[in-house]
Amino acid sequence: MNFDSRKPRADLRDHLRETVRTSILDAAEELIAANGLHEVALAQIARRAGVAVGTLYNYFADRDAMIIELFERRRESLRPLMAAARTNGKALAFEPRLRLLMRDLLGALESHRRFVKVAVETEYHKRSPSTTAKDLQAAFEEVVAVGVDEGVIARATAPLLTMLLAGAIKAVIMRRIADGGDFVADADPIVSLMLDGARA
Amino acid sequence: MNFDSRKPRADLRDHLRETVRTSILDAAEELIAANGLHEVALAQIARRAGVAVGTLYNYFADRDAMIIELFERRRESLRPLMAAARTNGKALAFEPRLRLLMRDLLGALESHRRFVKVAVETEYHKRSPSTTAKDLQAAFEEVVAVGVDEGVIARATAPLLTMLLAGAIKAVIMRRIADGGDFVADADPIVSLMLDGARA
Amino acid sequence: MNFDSRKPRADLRDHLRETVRTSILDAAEELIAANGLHEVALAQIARRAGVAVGTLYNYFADRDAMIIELFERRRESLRPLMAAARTNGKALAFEPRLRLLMRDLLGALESHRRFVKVAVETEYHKRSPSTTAKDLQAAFEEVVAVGVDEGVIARATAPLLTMLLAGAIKAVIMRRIADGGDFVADADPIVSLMLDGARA
Amino acid sequence: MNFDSRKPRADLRDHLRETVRTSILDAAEELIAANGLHEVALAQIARRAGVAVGTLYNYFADRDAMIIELFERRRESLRPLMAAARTNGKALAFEPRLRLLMRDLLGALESHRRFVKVAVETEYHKRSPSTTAKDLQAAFEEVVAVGVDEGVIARATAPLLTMLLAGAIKAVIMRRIADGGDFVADADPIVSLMLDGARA
DNA sequence: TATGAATGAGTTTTCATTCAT
DNA sequence: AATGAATGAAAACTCATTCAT
Repeated sequence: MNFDSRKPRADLRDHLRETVRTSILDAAEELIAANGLHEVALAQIARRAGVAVGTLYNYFADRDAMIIELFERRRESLRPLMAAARTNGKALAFEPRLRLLMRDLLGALESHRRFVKVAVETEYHKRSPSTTAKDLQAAFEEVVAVGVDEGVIARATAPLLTMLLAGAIKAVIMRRIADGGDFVADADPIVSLMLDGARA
Repeated sequence: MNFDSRKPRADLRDHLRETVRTSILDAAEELIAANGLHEVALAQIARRAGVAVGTLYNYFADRDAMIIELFERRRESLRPLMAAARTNGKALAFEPRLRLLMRDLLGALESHRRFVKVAVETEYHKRSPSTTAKDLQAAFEEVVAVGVDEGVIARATAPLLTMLLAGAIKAVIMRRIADGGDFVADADPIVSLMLDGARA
Repeated sequence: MNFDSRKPRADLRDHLRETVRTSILDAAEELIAANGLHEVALAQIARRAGVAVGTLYNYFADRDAMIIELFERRRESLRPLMAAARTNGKALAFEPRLRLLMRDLLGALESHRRFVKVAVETEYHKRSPSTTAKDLQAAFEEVVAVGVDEGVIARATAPLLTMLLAGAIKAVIMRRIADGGDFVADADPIVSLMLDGARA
Repeated sequence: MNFDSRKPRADLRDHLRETVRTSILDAAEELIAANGLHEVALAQIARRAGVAVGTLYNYFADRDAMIIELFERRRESLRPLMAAARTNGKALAFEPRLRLLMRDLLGALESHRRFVKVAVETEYHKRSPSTTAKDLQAAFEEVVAVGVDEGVIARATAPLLTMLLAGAIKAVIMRRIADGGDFVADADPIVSLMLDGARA
């Protein structure tokens, strides 16, 4: 017989706490995506999350801490997807690997559309550069290095290519967030253009 | 005897007004570039501009109007440069024209570094998309269309190329603002890569 | 068979309740002594006492009631000591009685150092003057009256002497709480000075 | 002719600012004396001072800074009085000098009754010991040292006497603030008692 | 027109108290 | 009874905007 009723209760409580925490962060993300980081008051977030203002402070030290946690959570959630994207093509040759990477990265970002919007919008206000942006950069660097090793890409071209691939991702994101289109469709044509050029 | 000193004085006055107006907008731009649009209070701007807060309201209806005018002025100042960039190569064939355009655009943007930073950072907060971004887009569209006419660029590739060229510009800007490098050096290699691909 | 476990359990329960009550008040006293009456939140007290905030309300009607009970308990605990101090010397003549009283009072207060600190600090915030301060006053009044009866103290001097004796106690307390010294050592010299003056 | 209208205006403005600053601090002192440091909201202070809440922040960085300035101003205002008290009797022998000092100190404190109440009430919440209390201590130390030099006071008695004199001042203050009596009347009897003892 | 103090609405933050489990 | 999350009223604080001089 289990006389210790504290453990299960604690589990339940933690679960409920996590639920509320999540609702709050979701509410915040939604409102910030729609109105901008500075245009959203805590009262709005609380209302949308279905809690009282004071409750926010049971979960986060202050406004800043809440925003920071929102970003960290989303990054944590993106990170494995991006890591997978980098791992997926490990066995492939440069070109198919790059194609796969581009698709996977755009797919990963697509699954976090709302956050991606917020992240792009606020990227520059932050003291430190976005970790996600850095991860993108690193992913392309890695694969482009493979291209160099295979002799497909000239060593001198590598840095520029890396920058343009990352830039292309941002361009796609920005456009597709604006017009509502999906991200992945552009993956293959971009790689083709980057590798073979636009010349007919 | 000429007692009517109003005409010449009016000129002087207008000139002074314009000087003050300019200082205010410069102060605003500087502070916004350094701290972000929402982190700058009017009191700061006034102090930096060397005027009293109340004076700001003699020049602009409110905070918003001031920011909007800052953007419009910089765009107005950029516009002829961008227009020139579009005109410069009119007589050239597609490729040299594109190369020239890329160089000129990056050069134009380089001369407005501070504003460019602000514009990129705030691009998404604005209800309407940045006119400058649209202008970029249009400039590339025009030249790419020439490439299509010349048969150098496949019609189907044109929109993607346009997007990537504009994206490349932003990538360069972002990187060079971050690391302090100059914009124009990247112009030619980018065009080469876009036209002929990165394949060795 | 005795299934009626209520009677003994009730004792146990009462005992437990009292234990918790005591921990809470001790925690409150400690924190208030360290940080001041208004700087201590109920959450802190609960944590230090090892109970949940809600539990506080099972023991005290509200914050105020808790503080009041803390004061009352300490006073209750001090009262017999002070009463004893007043009784102890009953048989003695004025001077030895006053010396004994001073020693005993300082000894009693010394055994409640923490509370004494809190009491002195908050003496003025309270609507009603501290009972303990009144008790001190009364104790000295009584003995000084004996001095008057014995003709050792002029009737006209009595009130002033009473006030100064009580004031001396506070001065000692304040100083010794600040520097960590003990209270009682000062008892005799003070009485000597008060009776015979500081003149060499 | 004086064409520079800025200087006099600045003087006027400074004067007005000082007036408002003073009203705010007076309002704060009054309310704190009546209700206690923590029981007074900024809104109350603003209302009593006849300004808007926001105005408080044009004069003080935050609540704390306001309180601190209140204390500092009153101390600044007391300091010369206490300094004068210490200087006044410089030429006198020990006993008359001590009598004069006691009268002058009580007189000085009497002229700052409201602040004295607040200071005594909050003395212990403050990290650093009250400067005023230290000044009292120092004043008595100085004169008692004279007594020692003159051979009126035994060197060994000096520290105790100093402590008791300062304690006596506080006792008087506390009692007279409570009952509304004036401070100075007690000065002479206290010195007599301290020097010659209460023995009839 | 320039000034800068005053304003107060809007936000963030705190915390005693309540309440469902 | 114990728990600790939820509540919301009250307090502190910010800052664009107004306005008297």
